Amino acid sequence: MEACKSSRREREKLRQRQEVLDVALRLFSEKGYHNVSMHEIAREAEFATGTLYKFFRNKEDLYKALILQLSDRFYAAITEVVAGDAPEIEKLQTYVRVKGELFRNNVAAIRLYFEETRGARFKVMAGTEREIRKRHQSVLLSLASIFECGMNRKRFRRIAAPYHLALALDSMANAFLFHWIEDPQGNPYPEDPGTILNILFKGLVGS
Amino acid sequence: MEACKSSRREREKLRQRQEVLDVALRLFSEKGYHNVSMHEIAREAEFATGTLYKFFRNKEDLYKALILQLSDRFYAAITEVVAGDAPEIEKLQTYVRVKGELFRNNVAAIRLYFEETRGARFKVMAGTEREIRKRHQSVLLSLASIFECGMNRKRFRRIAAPYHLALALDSMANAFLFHWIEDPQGNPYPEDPGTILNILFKGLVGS
Amino acid sequence: MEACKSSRREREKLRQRQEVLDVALRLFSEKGYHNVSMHEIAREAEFATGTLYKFFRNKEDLYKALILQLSDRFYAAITEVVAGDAPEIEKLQTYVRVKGELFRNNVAAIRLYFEETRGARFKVMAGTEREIRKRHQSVLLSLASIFECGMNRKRFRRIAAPYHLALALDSMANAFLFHWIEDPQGNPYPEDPGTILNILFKGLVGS
Amino acid sequence: MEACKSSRREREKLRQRQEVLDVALRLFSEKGYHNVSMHEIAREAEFATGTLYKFFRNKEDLYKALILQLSDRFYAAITEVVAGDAPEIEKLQTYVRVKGELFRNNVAAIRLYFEETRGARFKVMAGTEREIRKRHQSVLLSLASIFECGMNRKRFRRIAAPYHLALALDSMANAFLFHWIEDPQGNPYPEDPGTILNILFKGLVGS
DNA sequence: CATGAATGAGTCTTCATTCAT
DNA sequence: GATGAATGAAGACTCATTCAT
Repeated sequence: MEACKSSRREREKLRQRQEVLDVALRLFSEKGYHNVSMHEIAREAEFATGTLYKFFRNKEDLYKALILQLSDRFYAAITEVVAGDAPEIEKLQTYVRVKGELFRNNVAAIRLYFEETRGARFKVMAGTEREIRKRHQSVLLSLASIFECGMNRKRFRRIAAPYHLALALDSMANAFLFHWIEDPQGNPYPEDPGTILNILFKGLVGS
Repeated sequence: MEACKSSRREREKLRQRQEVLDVALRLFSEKGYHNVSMHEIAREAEFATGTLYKFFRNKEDLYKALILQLSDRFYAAITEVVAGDAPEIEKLQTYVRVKGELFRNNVAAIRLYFEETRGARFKVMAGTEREIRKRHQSVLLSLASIFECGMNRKRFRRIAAPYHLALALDSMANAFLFHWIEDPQGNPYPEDPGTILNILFKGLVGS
Repeated sequence: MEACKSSRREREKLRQRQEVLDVALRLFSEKGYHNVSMHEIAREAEFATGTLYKFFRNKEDLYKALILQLSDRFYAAITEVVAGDAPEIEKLQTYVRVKGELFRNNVAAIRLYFEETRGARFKVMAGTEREIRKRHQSVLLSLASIFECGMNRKRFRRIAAPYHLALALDSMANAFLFHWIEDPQGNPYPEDPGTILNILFKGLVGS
Repeated sequence: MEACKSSRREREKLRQRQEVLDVALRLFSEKGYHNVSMHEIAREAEFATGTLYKFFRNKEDLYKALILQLSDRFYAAITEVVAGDAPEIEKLQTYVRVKGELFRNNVAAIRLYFEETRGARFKVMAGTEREIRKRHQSVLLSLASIFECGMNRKRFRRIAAPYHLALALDSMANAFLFHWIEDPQGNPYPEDPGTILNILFKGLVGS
């Protein structure tokens, strides 16, 4: 009974914590970390100011938690794709497609994520940044191993080191998808970013 | 005489203004816009607080001026390369090399520049952002025209639209150079980013 | 219960707001708007600086609220007198008496009020000044109508236009009362300002 | 020669000092003491900032000098009138007329003067205020002596103490003239303030 | 002697955080 | 446990005054 009740409490608390994170994501991505006050987050999430401090030690902590959660989601989705046992070429195509869906469905999150991922604005974020970089690195290594495999099986040309190809694919995917997010209409290319990326990659490693 | 004196004053003022910008670049890139106070900039630049306001109307103005100056420098260097009349393949190689030098010699600036280039955190930056994007776009178009030329002269394979290739090259260059900046030692690839990029691009458009 | 609690809170807040206004009145009338800092008001009122901003949007707002409250008090008292249905001569006498009491009991307020009433120092005060002038005008018109009445009933000589008499009475009352405030002891006339004003006015309009 | 040169210097300096005072009068009366900077005064008067401090020890000193000069001018003009040997009734009429001219020709000065005359906003002004009050008092006493004279010669009714009549006349003159200054067009009375004051005063002391 | 660039103390205002209810 | 009023430290910016040129 006690455990059950405690667990319900626990779950309830987590649900509320998540509500705060959702509101925080919206506000931070709209206005930036320093232009959003704890008061505003509390108001929008319909909690008292003090309650926020039950969920997070301070503003910075809330922010870190948010960024890490986003990172978790993105890399979970990506990792799943990469971990399957489909043919290499198919894995890469799925990777690009899934990443595209992530971008499309989480514009605010993506924007915030990249802002914070690019630069070392916060000394504060040091720990968090390291964590995120580790995940990014792990994705890159997974991609690299896919290239490695494909090369060993003579399906890809060994044009460059697998890790370099991974980095190239990842950066081009980000660039095309970002370009598309920023200005979906006004792009000089009407095709889907995924299609273009496929063409580019077939040109690069295809036989 | 008068003109000379006035000119010397003017030059002196510009020199001091530049000192402030240099200090600001260092501090902003270390700590981020909101974690640097005007007082701190003044102290580090060895001016009085009020003096900063002779050079810049306010903190935001100082920041914009800094970002625009960086943008100017980068795009001046890049544009020069692109505008020459060397063979296409050589132009692209020089583009990558010059960009690499820029990254190597302006680590702090690059870091700050990319931070601010990525996200629309500041409503404030609206005007500035537009300006920067315009320059970026103009570089992309220049690169695209190089690809176009090379294709017309049958030196490049017409694997994708020139603009897409431009975007691909630019993003890969950024990614490799950034990776190298973040952790010059610990990278899993020992080669120079420029070399890798060359290989990748030859694979992509080379015959 | 809820309503009661909320109402108590509300009342408590108003009480505190009034404490701030009281302190502000004292300080502003002693030193003038620009020589009193929010910090000082907060300290004297025994609040934290930030708390002041729960009551007033900014310093200017606090000041306007203060001036308007004074104006309200004064003109409420005056208007009440003027609105009664006593004989005209008696109304005027009461007007002078009540005004005298106001001056005696609110020296600081009166001083501040007249300072700000006289000159258009603040662009800021534009809206407030208009409001105050409207009230003053309404008092003058009430006084004028009293004169008008008295003239129609042949109780007053029609020596000048009613409005002019109103202005004359008002200005003389202010002058005598101010003189008395500034230096209650050292005046060359020992009589009560009210008495003198009565004599003067009887001389002016009395038959 | 030396003396002459020194005297020319002296005169030149006084002329420049006066230019500063003229500019200061305009600016202070437009914006108020605290909303005008020494820099602004210097710029408008076409002097260097530092030069102002050759003429006045500090901003407050400049302000005091300005107010005292205005006071001098006003009371010189007024005193002259009062000192003549015209018949009493005529003196009073001239007093009102001259005062009216002063108001009409020095609107900015009058506005500033009354603002600063009314209240003890500045501890600073303490000394100056005393000085001004002394002059005002002397004018009132002169007026009082005119009434005294007129009464002794049976030309005025002894309706009240001469000093009280002086205060009454002065305050009414200020009120009417001020009213006229504030809104020359929109007044409910079209007559000249002087005319009205004459009527009122004849009613008051005339036989 | 005039200049005006430089100074830095002082002001208003915001907001993360706490704690009495 | 939740609340939100109160706190006060910190930051952007101004401006009277000085002093090297």
